[in-house]
Amino acid sequence: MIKIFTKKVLEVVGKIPRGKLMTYQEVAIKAGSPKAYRAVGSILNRNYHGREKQLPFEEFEPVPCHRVIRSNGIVGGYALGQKEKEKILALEGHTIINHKIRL
DNA sequence: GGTCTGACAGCGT
DNA sequence: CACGCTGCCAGAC
Repeated sequence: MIKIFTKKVLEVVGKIPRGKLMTYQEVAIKAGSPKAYRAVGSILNRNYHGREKQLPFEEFEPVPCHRVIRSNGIVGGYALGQKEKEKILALEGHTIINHKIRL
């Protein structure tokens, strides 16, 4: 049973255009619960666990979780590893310094 | 069905 | 300025 919040989260994250980033908090806000940023991470994490791993993000990425970062600019975590996340973000055209996104 | 955990954020010390 | 504690929501065990 998928809750509306979960659906919203996936939808919002899925709508993040390439090259753009969004914080967990922003996603939570757009999903309807500003304080549920914690649940957002949980949802994305579990969501990824259920699918095939190590897939090329360009081919497969129904929900681009890698475009969701922390509110303080730090990349944050990733189901496939922080390193992988940074790599992908770099491919999206972002500059990462010490696990942080350069604004 | 109750309890614990987590890819976080904010405030206090 | 750096570290630690608490709050909050949805999922997994």
